[in-house]
Amino acid sequence: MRSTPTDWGEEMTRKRSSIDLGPMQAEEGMSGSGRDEAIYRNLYLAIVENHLEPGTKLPEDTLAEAFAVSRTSIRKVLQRLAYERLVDIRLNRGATVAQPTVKEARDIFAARRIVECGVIPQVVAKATPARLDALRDIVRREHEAEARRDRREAIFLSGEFHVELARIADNETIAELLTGLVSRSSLVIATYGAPMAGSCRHSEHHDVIDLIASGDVEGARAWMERHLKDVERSVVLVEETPSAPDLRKILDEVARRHRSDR
Amino acid sequence: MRSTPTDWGEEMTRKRSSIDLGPMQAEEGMSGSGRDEAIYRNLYLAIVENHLEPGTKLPEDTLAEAFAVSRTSIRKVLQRLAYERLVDIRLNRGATVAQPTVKEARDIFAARRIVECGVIPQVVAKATPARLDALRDIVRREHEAEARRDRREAIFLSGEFHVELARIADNETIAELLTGLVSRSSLVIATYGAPMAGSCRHSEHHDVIDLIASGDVEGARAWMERHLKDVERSVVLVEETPSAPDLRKILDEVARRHRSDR
DNA sequence: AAACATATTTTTGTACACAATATGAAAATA
DNA sequence: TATTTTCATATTGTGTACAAAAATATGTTT
Repeated sequence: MRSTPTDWGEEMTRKRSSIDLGPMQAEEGMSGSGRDEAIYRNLYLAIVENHLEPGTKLPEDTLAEAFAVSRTSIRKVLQRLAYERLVDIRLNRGATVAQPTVKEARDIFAARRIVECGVIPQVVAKATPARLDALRDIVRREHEAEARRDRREAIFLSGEFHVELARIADNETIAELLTGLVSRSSLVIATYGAPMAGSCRHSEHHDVIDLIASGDVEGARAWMERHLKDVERSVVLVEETPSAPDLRKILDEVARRHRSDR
Repeated sequence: MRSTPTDWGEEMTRKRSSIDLGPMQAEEGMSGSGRDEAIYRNLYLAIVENHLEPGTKLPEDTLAEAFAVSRTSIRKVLQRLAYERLVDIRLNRGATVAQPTVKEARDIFAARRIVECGVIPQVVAKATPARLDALRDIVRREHEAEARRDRREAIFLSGEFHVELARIADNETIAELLTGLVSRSSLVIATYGAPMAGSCRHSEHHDVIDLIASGDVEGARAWMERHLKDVERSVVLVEETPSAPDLRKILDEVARRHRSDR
C-alpha cells in the first residue's frame, strides 16, 4: 500500500507547518537519503496523479517550508524530477510541473509501443504463475478504483500494470526505461485526457494476462499494440492545446469582444 | 568537433591548478548553466571514453578544485551522471565511476535491440538524403579513427552512429533513451571489451545505410539485430569480472605465494 | 604477530548566507 | 493614455561553514 499524497490545493500554498510524509515520517531523525526519497515520492505522486496541475510553479522556498527542510534538499529533488521530465527547470526561473506538448505525447506513446511490444517475447518466456497473479491483483485494484470513480488511482494503477508486466522480462534496464515513460504518460493523460477517459474504457487489462499465460506471443504483442494505440487515441486526439501562439489569438479575440461592448 | 577531454592520469590527482574546459572556457564570466554543462561534458566524456577506469573514486573536493568551482556545482553534475547510471553514488561514501555488472550489460544490449530494431520502420520512413549523408560522415570519421588506432574515438563514434541513426525517426524521447543506453554501452565496452574489439571488426556500419536508403525495412531490422548481437558477443563473452568475492581469492593467492617466497 | 578497540583524519550531507537575476509596480516621458 | 524606464521585491544560483558519517591510523591486549 503506497502512501497517499497530501491533498494540496490547486496552487502551492504557504504557511502550512509541515506536510505529512506518510509512513516514513514515523522515524524521528530520518537521516540521509530517506528523507529526500520521501520528499521525492510525495512530489512525484503529486505530479503523476495530477494533484498538481501542469505548469504549476514549484518555488524552492515554499517546498522547503512545506517539507521542513532546507532548499538544498529540495533542489536535489527538483533536479531529479527534471531529469525525469516531470518538471521543467529554466535558468533563474525555477521549476514548474512539466507541460508535455502534443508532439512529446505522441513520441512517448510511440516509444512505449516499441518498448512494450518489443519486450513481450521475453515476458511470455519468463512468465510465472506468481507474476501473473501479481498482475491480476493490480487489475483487481484497478477495477475497485474505477468502481469508486477514483480517476487518479485508476490512472496510477493502469501505469503500474504496464510496468509490472514488463518487469516479468527480468530486465531492470527496460523496467526503468518504461517506468519513466509511464510516469510521463500519466502526466500526459492528466493533462490532455478527458475526465474518466484513458482508464475507464481500457480496463481490458485482464485479457492480455490470459494471452501471456497461454504463451501466445503474437497475440499478446498485437494486443499491446492495439491497446496502446487506443489509449493514445483517447487522450491526444484533442489536438494542440493553446500555449504561446494561440494565447495571442485568444487575447486578440477577447480584446475585440471587449471593444465591441463599449 | 567536440572538445578533447584533458588526459588525466589513472587516478584523480590533486593539486593541478585547473582543468581545461575546452572551447567553452573562452568566456570569462561563464554564468549560469554553461559552466555546469561544460563540467558535465568533461566528466561524461572522461567516463564514456574510458579515461577514468570504472570504480575510480570521484571525490567532490578534488573535482571542485580541478574545475575551480565549489562542491555545490560538482554535486549537481555527479547527481546527473548518477541518474544516467554512469556513476554510482552511495550514501556517505561518495561517487565512483560505475561498474556495470555482466547482467546489467546484457540488459542494456537487450534493451538496445528492442529500441533500435523497433525504431527502424520509422527511420526508413523518414530517412532523407541529408540525414543519410550525416551518417556516412560519421562512418568516415570512424574509419579514420580506426586507421590511427584511436580506440576511444572509434568507440565514441560508433555510439554516435547508432544515436544519429535513431534520430532520423524524429522522436526526441527515443533519441534520449538511446543516448543513455549507448553511453552505458560505451562504458561496458570500455570495461569488458578486449583492446580494439567492439569497434574494429564491427565497422560494417556502412551496410545499413544502403539498406535504409533502399527502403528495406526488414533487411535493416535484421542487420541491426545481428549487429548488436555481434557487438555484445565480442564484449560480454569474457564472463563475470572479479569484484568482491574474487578479490578475496586473489588476496589469498597472493598471500600464499608470498608465504612460499619466504 | 594478530585482532580488537579507540582516536584521528578525511569526506560527505545539510543548512545558511550572499550574490545574481528575473519579476512586477510605480514613475517618468512622449 | 500608452509606452518606456527605473526601482523595489522576490526567487534562484553559488559558495562556504558546520555537523555527521566513514575511512584510516594508532595503540592496546592477548
